[in-house]
Amino acid sequence: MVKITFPDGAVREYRPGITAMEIAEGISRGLAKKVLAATVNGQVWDAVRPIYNDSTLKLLTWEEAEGKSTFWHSSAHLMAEAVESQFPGVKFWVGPPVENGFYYDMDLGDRKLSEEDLAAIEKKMNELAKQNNPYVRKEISKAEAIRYFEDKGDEYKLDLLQNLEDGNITFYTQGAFTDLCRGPHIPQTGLIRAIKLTNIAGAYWKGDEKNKQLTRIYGITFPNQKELDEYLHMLEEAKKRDHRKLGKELGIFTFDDDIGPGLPLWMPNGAIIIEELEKLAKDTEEQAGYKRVVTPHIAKENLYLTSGHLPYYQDSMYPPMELDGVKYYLKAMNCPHHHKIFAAEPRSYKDLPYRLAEYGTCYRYEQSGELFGLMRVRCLHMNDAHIYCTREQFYEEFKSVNEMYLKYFKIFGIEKYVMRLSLHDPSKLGKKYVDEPALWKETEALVRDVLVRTNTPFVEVQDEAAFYGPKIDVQIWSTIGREFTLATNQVDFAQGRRFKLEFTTKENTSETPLIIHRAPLGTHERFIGFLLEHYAGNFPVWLAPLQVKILPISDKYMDYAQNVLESLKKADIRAAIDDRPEKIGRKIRDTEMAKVPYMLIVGEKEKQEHQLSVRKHGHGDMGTKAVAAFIEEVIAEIKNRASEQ
RNA sequence: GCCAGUGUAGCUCAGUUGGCCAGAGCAGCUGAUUUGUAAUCAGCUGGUCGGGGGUUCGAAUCCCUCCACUGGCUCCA
Repeated sequence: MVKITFPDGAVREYRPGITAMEIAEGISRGLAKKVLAATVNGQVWDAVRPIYNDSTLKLLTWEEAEGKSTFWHSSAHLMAEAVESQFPGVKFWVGPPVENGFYYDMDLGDRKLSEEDLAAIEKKMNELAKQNNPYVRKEISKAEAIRYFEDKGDEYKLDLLQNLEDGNITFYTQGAFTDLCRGPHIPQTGLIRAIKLTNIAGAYWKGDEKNKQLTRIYGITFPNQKELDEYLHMLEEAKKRDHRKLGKELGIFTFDDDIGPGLPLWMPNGAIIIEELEKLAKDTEEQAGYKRVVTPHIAKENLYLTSGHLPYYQDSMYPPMELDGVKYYLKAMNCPHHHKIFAAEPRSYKDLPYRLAEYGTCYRYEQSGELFGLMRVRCLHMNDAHIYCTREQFYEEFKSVNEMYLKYFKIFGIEKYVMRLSLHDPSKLGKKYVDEPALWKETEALVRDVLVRTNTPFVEVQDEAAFYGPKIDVQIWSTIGREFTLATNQVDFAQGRRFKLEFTTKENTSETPLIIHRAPLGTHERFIGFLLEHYAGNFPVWLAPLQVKILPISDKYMDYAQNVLESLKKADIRAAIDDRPEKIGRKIRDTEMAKVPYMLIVGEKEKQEHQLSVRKHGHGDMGTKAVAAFIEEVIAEIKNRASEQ
């Protein structure tokens, strides 16, 4: 007998060779219908694959993330079967599940896919699903596997096989389609009841743009139509809070063909938000001992040769303009300029940590296909600063930068983010990364140490560091699911030496400082793009371009409305009067849609009693208040930068 | 940059087997209405149908090309 341990700790005995599906059937018929796969000793396992050893078992259904990914992985195989039946001779690369669905990369030769092809494939998938074919697992020798794909003339699968160990190779077959695959898969195709192929894209083989571009089809599937409908509805809802849509509706920013791609024009409402963010940054940085500087938008080529940016970064910079035989570049980063300020005067250890801050304007020639609303642009304003410090000071400095992030995130109510410890890839030393193995090791340990000692949750990722050192990136997601680095905190052990930056130590020797590059509020462009989606356009009062709108019941109360407006303006509250000859219902509706935080309705009653009828955006009628009391409350809300709407 | 798609008024969208002066709603403007918690009524204005070239008696509609945008790939704050 084999002992099976369940997640709740219960242990039961079964005959050897029992399957997860049989165990589920023993528990309940309903459960068995829902089982997609299992984990056996922590390893994902087909529901119909026999178990011969004592094991811990967890049944996976649609409710579990691993259940979903198994379902989508099997869906990718189903799609491949449909594609192969439509386009014989197609060669497949890989077809994994992703966060929302799955894709399969394939080489279709010279054939191009159209939307109609997609519809036809989807139709075929539905037919094949109805056949309810089982996914059959087969262990196979490497030699046999190679022979199979040689016969098929499939160089892609042969490439995959190269890296696999003999004795560890499995094929899965459903219907007429057999694929090299480690599995697991759902029991049969009939479980896939709702199918939507979402788009066709090109994808470079092995993710390298030097390689051939394969055709990638994305899709998503569900165990029933209702869930698919819900998913599509959710996508529609997400589009409504897309910053590109909200930004236009709220008059935050715009683009113009004559200005250029990726070059946003900030409209008056957007400029107010920028002002508020800069006020926050300036207050915070002043208190934290930063000094503000201002630097030019261009610099000579030589600066970037010294910094070392040019070889790593040139493709992302606007091409230079040449004046009197000297090349000038638009700056893509502020650090070299700041280093020159550090170098302008002799520095003592007493000056350190020396912190220079600037909302620097940078220009980056991002590839045309990369531009994305405000989130990825070619002109950006960075909440930049550079901290020059000793090794002994590094821990405290880096830690206080991290604390600054968390303080900001609290103000904005940002909760869904991931701190990513971005490390170098040793195999790319001297190419993508400065060739200083020992310094990499040392600084990576320093950064990890800060995260560990401050109990900050984080993930470690290889090959994401800056060329000059490791960093912590704060990753967020746009409403349509794209991932971005919102903020970054970086160590730089390379540029100090390149610029020959030095300070005099207590012992009267010279030493090169460590440098921290940091941008807790990222760039105005990405940060405001993110905030638009984060708040769905409903900015807290302190950020709202228009904070209060006064709505007179009729023209008769314009005098009183003017009076109230004067009081609000004296209190530095951004306010305006809706002076259109419209009915009050109309004024309320329009102001609600403009997402103005407060509405003040004034008519006969309010005028007589020197009161206001207060309406809060999204909350409705809040009752009446004295003018002075309302002003006092709003000022407090603004001053606290209250995030709660 | 590469793959696929989209481009009609400020916004949302009609209009294609090529054929009456290219339409609607909202927004805007003008006038009337003076209004109590999410749309008052009427009239008017507004489009080189993304740009350029071609096919045709005739092009928003078909072809070529460029541009911009969208979804991916690669790259990044």
